[in-house]
Amino acid sequence: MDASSLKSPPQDASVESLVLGKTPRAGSQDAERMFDTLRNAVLDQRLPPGMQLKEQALADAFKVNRALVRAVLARLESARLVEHRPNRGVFVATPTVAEARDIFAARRVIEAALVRTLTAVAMPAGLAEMQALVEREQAAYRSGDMRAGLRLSVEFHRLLARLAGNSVLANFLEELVARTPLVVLSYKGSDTPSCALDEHSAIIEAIAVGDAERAVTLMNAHLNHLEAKLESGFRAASGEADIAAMLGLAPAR
Amino acid sequence: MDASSLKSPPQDASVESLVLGKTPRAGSQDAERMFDTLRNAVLDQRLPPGMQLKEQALADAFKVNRALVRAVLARLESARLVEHRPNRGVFVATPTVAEARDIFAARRVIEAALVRTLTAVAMPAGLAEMQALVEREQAAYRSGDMRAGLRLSVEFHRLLARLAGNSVLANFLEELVARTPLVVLSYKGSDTPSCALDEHSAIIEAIAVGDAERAVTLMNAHLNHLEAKLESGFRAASGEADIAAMLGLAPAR
DNA sequence: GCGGACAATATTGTCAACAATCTAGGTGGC
DNA sequence: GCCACCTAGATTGTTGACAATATTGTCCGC
Repeated sequence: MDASSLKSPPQDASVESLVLGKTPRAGSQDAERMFDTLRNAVLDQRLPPGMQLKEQALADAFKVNRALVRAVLARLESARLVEHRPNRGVFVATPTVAEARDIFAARRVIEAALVRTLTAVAMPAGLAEMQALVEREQAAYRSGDMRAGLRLSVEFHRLLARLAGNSVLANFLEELVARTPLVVLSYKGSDTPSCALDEHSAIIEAIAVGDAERAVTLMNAHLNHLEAKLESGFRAASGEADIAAMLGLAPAR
Repeated sequence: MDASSLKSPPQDASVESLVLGKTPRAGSQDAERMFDTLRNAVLDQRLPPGMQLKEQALADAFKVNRALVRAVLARLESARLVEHRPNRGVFVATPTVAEARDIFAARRVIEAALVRTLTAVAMPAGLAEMQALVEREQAAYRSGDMRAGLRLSVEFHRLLARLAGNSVLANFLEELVARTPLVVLSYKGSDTPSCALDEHSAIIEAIAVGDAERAVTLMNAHLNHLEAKLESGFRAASGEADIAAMLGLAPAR
């Protein structure tokens, strides 16, 4: 160890964990890993809304005990990514139409504020980072990798939140961005990608030029675009359960 | 800490629980009761920032087992009302100066949006409800009951969020409002009440008249007012530990 | 055949004992 | 006298067994 710092903090002991397989009392890291994995699975739309997440199955999959699983599921529940029904279990959240509309309204409010802030404090380094991200996103879509494209598209909004420098709003947007794929999957009308790519670069450009109002307008239009794609799905779900459509039959109305 | 503030309505099944000792599988309600009690304790500033919340003590106070306590503490942690340090325990959150500023900035963004929405959809019944609340608040302050006044003052902002009809933004504001007392207690400069009462009624009036921009301006001024009171505390904490000020000596700078 | 009661299974919820870790107080060496 | 070390108590973290509940499949009466 480092002899220069005698009272060095305990650090991590991660080397041990790699050698011995498992360091005692490593639940904290396991929980983090598990939470991120489940969260990303929701973001990637690999977990369909309504699917049940059984404790024992997760415990086996992640090689942890049920207590830790329950703790992680509790976190996911307060992030509203899953719903917990007493004595029934936890299920991937299925946002209602009202919730879906509220999520988009909240995103418009928060992202507009973030864009405004970012225009004011814009640092060249941050803008370059966003530009690079958008280019990777466009490349992914062009090469047909829809999953990577969607992931980078989501990353665009998360990066926007981080660069604006307000950790509270960033956390809120993080939650909203994570819930959006659930909404899309619940009420998807068409199969077009979630975010139109050129809109992202247009927003960056407006920020770079310092035109805050234009950037806000573009962002709102961007989110409206996405929500508009779901409107048909909203209407379909407003009627009784659309079992016919789910079975591939002709729409009831 | 006192668990005697359970005056929240015990609701159903309480008779059984009093007679038979405990109805089986009532943990869900217990958890809710416990969460609300702790949350209100933070709102009322009865739990000072930095105080440790020991699991066994809470389990004894609420007559539940430690597993349930841990679940509730996990929820409080994701609401950022407490901090969890591994192998150390959970402590009432002590917001940093940066977090405090971000909380106020976020409140300005969200409450401005809520005020705008509320002005558009304003229903007479809701306005009357707000008016009645403000009057109770003013009465409480006039009668010298600062605690009730603060509680009603907080309730004003929560009611505003509910009436605007966006549950997502309402939940966000709920979290921010709950964290604000922690900020105030951590950096309080003066002992004046958190909210100037006449400002509340002025905001309601602007909403009732339908003047959205004026209502937004008043709300922003209201929040700036509150934040300004803490600025001296922010500056004091920004330097190295303000031991001089804490001992009542002249400020070092 | 059909509907409702019943039993078998799976799943969640609860609990207490045990292990790991931190904190505080004392003890000995220098 | 002071600092490192070490032990003892308190606190958090983990585990497995058990209880309560929901779900599914089965059987019986009609």
